[in-house]
Amino acid sequence: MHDTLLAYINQHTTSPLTREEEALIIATFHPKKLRKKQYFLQEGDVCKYVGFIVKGAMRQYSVDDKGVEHMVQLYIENWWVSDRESAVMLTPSRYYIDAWEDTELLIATVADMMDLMEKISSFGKMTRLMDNRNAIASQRRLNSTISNTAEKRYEEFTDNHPQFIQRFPQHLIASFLGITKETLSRIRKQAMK
Amino acid sequence: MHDTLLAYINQHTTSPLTREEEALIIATFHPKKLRKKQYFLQEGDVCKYVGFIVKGAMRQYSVDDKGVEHMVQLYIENWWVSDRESAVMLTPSRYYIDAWEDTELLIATVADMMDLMEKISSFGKMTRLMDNRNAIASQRRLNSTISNTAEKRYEEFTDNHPQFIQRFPQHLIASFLGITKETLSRIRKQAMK
DNA sequence: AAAAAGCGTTGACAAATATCAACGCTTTTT
DNA sequence: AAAAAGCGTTGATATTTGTCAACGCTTTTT
Repeated sequence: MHDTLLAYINQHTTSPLTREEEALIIATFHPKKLRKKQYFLQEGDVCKYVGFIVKGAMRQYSVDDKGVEHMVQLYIENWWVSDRESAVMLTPSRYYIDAWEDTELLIATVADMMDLMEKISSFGKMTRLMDNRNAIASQRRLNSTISNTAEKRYEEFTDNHPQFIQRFPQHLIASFLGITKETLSRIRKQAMK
Repeated sequence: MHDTLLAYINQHTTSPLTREEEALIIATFHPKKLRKKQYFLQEGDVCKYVGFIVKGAMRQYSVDDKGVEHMVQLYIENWWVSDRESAVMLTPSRYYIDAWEDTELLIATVADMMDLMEKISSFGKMTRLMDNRNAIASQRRLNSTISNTAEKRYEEFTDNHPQFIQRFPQHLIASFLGITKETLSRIRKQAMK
């Protein structure tokens, strides 16, 4: 179970983990299973955990005053999941995070995670790499939403995240793109020709 | 000139900088003046510098195939400016960054900046804090763009960035929000009633 | 001092997208 | 086996936002 995580960390750093470091990581991350639809985090709660997805698919979304869900993020295997805003600021979250499929996670508390970053230099490097990727992805997505039409955004999405198309239904992807499921349906119909 | 930067760093960390650390920072950051409209970075160039704005205002934007500019970010005093994607990945930038007002910067190369993060723990802490804030702000902005109407987004913007309203003309703010200047003009007209 | 450029506004109209309701199909629950 | 829920699609229509052109005002450039 932890092998996936250790391999992931080694893949994303230059110097491999020592035995001791591996042991520390294994001791810190606990397996957790979530059934489909089960919450990892609910709006109003403070996010205390960070999860690494070993198997499954999850989503993060806000719910507006009309009860409509807006997908802020989608997650699959080898993604880190948590609400950074809540975890860092220790404030109640604006978001829900739940399992879209039955999911296997490795979770650690935010505090333990920070500990690891200090104690294990590879781990710190890896998280900085993830931070960078995350920042870059956010920037691109933002740029795309303010610059492009829905059609172009969907096109970019399928290019950048072909895996997601397989795993999530269209109405979630529409929400992720900031459009309705009907509009996405029509865009796809157009594109087929 | 460097005082502003040193004060800023001390404000954002717990343990104050030592004399030696201050000296190292001063030696690393070079003053740079940009006249209004002068580029800090152009599309296609690799971003080699990180800047700290001591005085002035800047903007980062992409230009689409029709020649329309889309404001990805606006910057004023005490903001860090750079294209992270280009700087980290060493790839040609998708963006332009230029001075909106005559601006005074303190700049360092990306490599020197990384050096400082390692050598000065307060500096590393400060950058991690900035990374966190940045990630949180991006998340919020993304959530706002996919969830809200233009009107609501403008409202949130004025709440979150009242300073920007004073410094940037409406058409830049409209672009930042992903709408046209005409639409923003009409939204404001409505809101006045 | 004159000319040009930048800015915000308005009107008329077009295009993009949302809303609402309904339907058929599949999967899940009972 | 039946009922319910989930999903994608379509049509009709409403709403939001964009486009284009014009105008007055201010600031900058010549």
